[in-house]
Formats: sequence, C-alpha cells, structure tokens
Amino acid sequence: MNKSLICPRFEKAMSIISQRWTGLVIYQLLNGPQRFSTIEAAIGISGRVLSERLKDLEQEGIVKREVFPETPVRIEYSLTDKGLSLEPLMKDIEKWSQTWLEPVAADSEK
Amino acid sequence: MNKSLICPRFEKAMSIISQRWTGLVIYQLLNGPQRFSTIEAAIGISGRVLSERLKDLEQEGIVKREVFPETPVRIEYSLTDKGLSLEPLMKDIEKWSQTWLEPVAADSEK
DNA sequence: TATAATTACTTACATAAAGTAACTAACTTA
DNA sequence: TAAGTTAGTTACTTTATGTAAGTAATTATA
Repeated sequence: MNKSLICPRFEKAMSIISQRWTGLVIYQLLNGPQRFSTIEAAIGISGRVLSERLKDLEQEGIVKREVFPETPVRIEYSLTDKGLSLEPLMKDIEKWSQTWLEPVAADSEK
Repeated sequence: MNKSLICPRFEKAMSIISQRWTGLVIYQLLNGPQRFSTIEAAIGISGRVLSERLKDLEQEGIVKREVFPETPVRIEYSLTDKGLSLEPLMKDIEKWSQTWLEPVAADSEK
C-alpha cells in the first residue's frame, strides 16, 4: 500500500522531476527551442524514451511542441512558462553539483 | 552511445536526485533522524528498494547510518552535511509544486 | 525512374529496475 | 516454547528502459 504521509503536490513534483531523463530534458531545453534529434544527441537518451518523455512533459504543460512544415519537417520543442519556471531549480542543482560533487574523471585520465 | 554534451557533474547530481525515491527519502530525512520502518511507511516505498537506496545514499555521503544496540535494535538514518545541503533544493521543489501544480483531489472527492 | 537521404518517430525484442510477499537473524517477552 | 519486534534479504513478477531495425513523408541524386 502506497499511503504516503508526504504532501501530494510535492510528491507529484518529485514524480515529474525524478523520472529518469526528465530533468536533463528540461535542462537541455533551457538553451532554447530545439528539435528531437538535437535533444537526443545532447543528453544521450534513446529515441524511444525521449518520445515518451516529450509526450508526458507536453501533457504536464511543461513542454510545447511546434511543427514547421518545411522539408524535411522541422519540429521544435520548447519550454512553456511552467517549464521555464523550473530554471531556478535546475540552476540550484547545478550549483549544488559544483559544490558537493568531485569533478568527474575524463576517460583519458588514469 | 551515451555521449552527453551536458556537464558531467550536473549529470551526476541529476542521476542521484532523479533516481526514483531518493528525493523523497532525502525530503523525509529533513524531518530529522529516523528509522527504516518510519521512512518506509512515510513515503510508501518498498523495503527492498529502500534498503537499496539507503545503501546508495550512504555511499554518496548523503546519508549516515547509526546502530543503537537496544532491543530490538534501533537503526537511525540521518542526513550528513552533504545531505542537509540539499534542503534549499527540496524547498524549491516544494514551492514550485505549490505554485504550479493543482491540489491533488483526495479519494473522497468526486 | 529508382535509389538514397533526412527527420521524427514507432515497433519488437532484450535487459534492468522496481513491486510483492514471504522469509531470516537476533533478541525479548508472554 | 511460542510469539513479537526491527531491519533487512530472497525469490519471483511486473514495469521501465535500452537497442536496433522499420516507417512515413518528402526531396535530392544517379
């Protein structure tokens, strides 16, 4: 039984943010509108899951999808106001990571 | 291939925070040290996964585990300084959820 | 005209993570 | 001796994610 004592709104927020990849997708979209393949390459997510996440985030009103009928078709994903409102949070995570996590060793290092 | 263009430290932070349940575990521990069964009941996580998460978080230096050899044994989990440093972030998520998410309907409501 | 290229997906299948419920260890109380 | 308590673990099922190939629509190229 999942009878949490924690505020349901907080729990909901957590369930969005803490779903694998959503944080990185949002973070990536802070750089401005971009297409599917750009996001895919930037964060290393699989197309299958990215497609799923973008639909979820659209449902949540965090991401907006726009179709430009060029050739080949261009589809741009961007953050809505609700999505943009997560920027301070993302920056906090960034700051935290710089304060509390060691620099990750690159492959070339011993 | 997972060749991300995103800062590896940010990515690491995200991988901690965005792992299912870790956010809620940390949030719950902001209420002070508590035992396994308390956390389990409070956030509705399964014992199997809670056990796993607490080990991970201990490894990351975010959570501390203390054994009190009473009867029956009491084991308390608490946040380290590194763990406590996540408090502002948690509060931000809380604030965001209150601003941007609708109150969740209770079971009894129509 | 047929073939290849491009983008944004979807599908089928394999592997990994999480949920469920029963079980264990160490000890105490009835 | 049996039952209760806490903090897990184990075996098994279900769900989520990864991988790689396929598709649709359109244009460019041989």
